[in-house]
Amino acid sequence: MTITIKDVAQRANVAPSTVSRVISNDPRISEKTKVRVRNIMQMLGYHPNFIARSLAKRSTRIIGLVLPSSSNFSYQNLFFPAILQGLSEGAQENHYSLLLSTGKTEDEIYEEVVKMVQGGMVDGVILLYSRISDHILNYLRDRAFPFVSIGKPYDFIEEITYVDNDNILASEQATDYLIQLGHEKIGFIADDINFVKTLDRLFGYECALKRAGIVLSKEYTLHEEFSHEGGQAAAKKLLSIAEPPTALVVSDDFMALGVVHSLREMGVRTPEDISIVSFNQVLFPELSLPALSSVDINIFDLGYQAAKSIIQKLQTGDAPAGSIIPHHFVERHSCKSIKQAVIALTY
Amino acid sequence: MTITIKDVAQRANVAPSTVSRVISNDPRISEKTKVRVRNIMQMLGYHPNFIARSLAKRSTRIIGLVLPSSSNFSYQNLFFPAILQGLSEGAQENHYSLLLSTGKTEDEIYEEVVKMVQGGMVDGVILLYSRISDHILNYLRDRAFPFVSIGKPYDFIEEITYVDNDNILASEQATDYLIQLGHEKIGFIADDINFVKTLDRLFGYECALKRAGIVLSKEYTLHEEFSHEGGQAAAKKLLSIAEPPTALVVSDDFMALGVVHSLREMGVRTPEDISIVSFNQVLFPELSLPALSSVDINIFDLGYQAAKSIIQKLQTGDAPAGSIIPHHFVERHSCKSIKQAVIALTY
DNA sequence: TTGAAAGCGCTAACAC
DNA sequence: GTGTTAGCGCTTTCAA
Repeated sequence: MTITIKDVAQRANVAPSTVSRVISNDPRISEKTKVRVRNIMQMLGYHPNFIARSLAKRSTRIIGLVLPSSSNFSYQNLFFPAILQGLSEGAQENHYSLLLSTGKTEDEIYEEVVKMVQGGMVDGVILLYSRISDHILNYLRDRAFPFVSIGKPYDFIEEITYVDNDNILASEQATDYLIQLGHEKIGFIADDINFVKTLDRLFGYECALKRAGIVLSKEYTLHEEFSHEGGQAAAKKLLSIAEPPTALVVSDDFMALGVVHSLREMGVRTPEDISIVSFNQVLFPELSLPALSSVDINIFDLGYQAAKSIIQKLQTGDAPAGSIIPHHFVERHSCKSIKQAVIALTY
Repeated sequence: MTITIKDVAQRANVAPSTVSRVISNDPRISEKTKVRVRNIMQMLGYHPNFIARSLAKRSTRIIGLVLPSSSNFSYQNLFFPAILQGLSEGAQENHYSLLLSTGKTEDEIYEEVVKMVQGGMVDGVILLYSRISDHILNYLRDRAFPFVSIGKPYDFIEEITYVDNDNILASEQATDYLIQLGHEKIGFIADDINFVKTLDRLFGYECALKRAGIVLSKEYTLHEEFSHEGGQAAAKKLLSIAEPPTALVVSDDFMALGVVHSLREMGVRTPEDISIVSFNQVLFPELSLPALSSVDINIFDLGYQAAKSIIQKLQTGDAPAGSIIPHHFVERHSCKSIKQAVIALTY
């Protein structure tokens, strides 16, 4: 029924192995037979069977993508399509395919990964997140299975290949920016503290404050869901504080918008009453009113580099070290100086 | 090295075929041996090899996802993550996996699909779009390869399984809504006319106008990219018309926002000067100012049902007919009546 | 209820 | 340069 390598071999009067060699363009085969065999493949409409090849080579050229459980990783966020585009492009350039994890809960996803890996479905795995003591990461590490983490790992940072921004620095810069504008009561809003990204940004925020001699206040640090709703919740909590902050560092644009909208309803204006800087830069500026000053973390590049790194690992066997994707601060209109004089900024 | 079915068989003093039957829970195997074999599998840490099984069964339990070339299918749109979530959930429930197409151009994607299909990598395919005389759809149809189209097909509608909204009706209702508000100069903005979805919405729009005795104007129909930028471009063109419309039907929320923002810059306010209804309802209402009145097309359900349909097809062999996912109009604040009296609406 | 053996379609020693 | 042959790990007749 389906045309196999044998059919081609027969018609070309060669051995199946010769056809196989033609497929992989083995230099030991003469040009003459290559041409002849290729013509016959064309004639017969032959297409190599991936599964058979994968079984024989013990390699599928498929990369498994592991998304965090959907409760954490909001599909309502543009981060996801952006990183996927980067991953796609990196994979496509090297003729790799992407297999998605589909599980909702952490347990479901873990089971899937085990199946993918032990079942030989994927040659490598990309984790689209990084969190403290992650079950799946540990599993992959224990088996020495090739994987790359998008986000700096919490443990074993020396031996795990990862792709990330310098979130500490980025957060420090964002906070410094607010400090330079004269703010001292600065809040920090992010999602789950178990994500390394969140920890790093919190640390950068704290460093900047300490350096400026500002005393940290526990009340000013909030953790909510990574979404518009999370931002709204945070805003409400903020206003219940005795001395609310005059500025905020928010870990995502969508969250920041939630904050802005919620505060607005309660009569607090941005940037007149409160200044906000955020992360990700996934929104076109017109989408938010005011346009958010935000750290562009180059999400596409994060995905692209992750694909490149895992492929390099698979092909050369060596483990590329951590890649740091540059970020840059984009100044728009969500912050206001509360100093008397206008100051020159270095960002 | 890796534990195979043979290792298990040996330890359990049974034939490999018996182990295979235990894996697939064949009723002919006695409970006693099943338990024994399962214990040994556990002990040895055995996991079935997917590739080998796929080769023997000529089925992978993988569904290929075909995205339209990225130029058309903006990754900058929340449509994508939403539909993927639906697809994931539908696939997961039946233990199917999803393989993504990664190509950028139509040719790249076509090549990928051929590889997936002829290479035996996927059991079925889901097209995440539907357009006129699509190369890939024709290929799949010619080979009688199982696939489902998200979006009503243009040709062979009787024989192709698809999942879609009733876009004609939805668009008709949206347009009627504007007509009832007293508008007569109503424009229509959508993306590529080669998408069936666009054609349907255009048709619904035209029907509503005709029924109301309003003469169609070519100038009022614009086709731009499916994104915020596309909306901005459309807005500019609209204002160059001698008699600009007082209301618009826009095929996507993000495009609609582009229109709103661009018009605002030019001094045209929504809804005071122009009324807008859009499609998709992917934005939380606060995100746009004003909140857009929009048709919620239940993107998640579209994906979920598509997964269910292709799986049904694969498992039972029969071809489920087209599934229509219900839509509903969500009234917010982007439209204004231009009649003297306020009228009662039926939506 | 179980086993033996022949494949699924391809690759990769090892020969010649 | 090319052919022979033995797998890759599993399923599935056919026999017993």
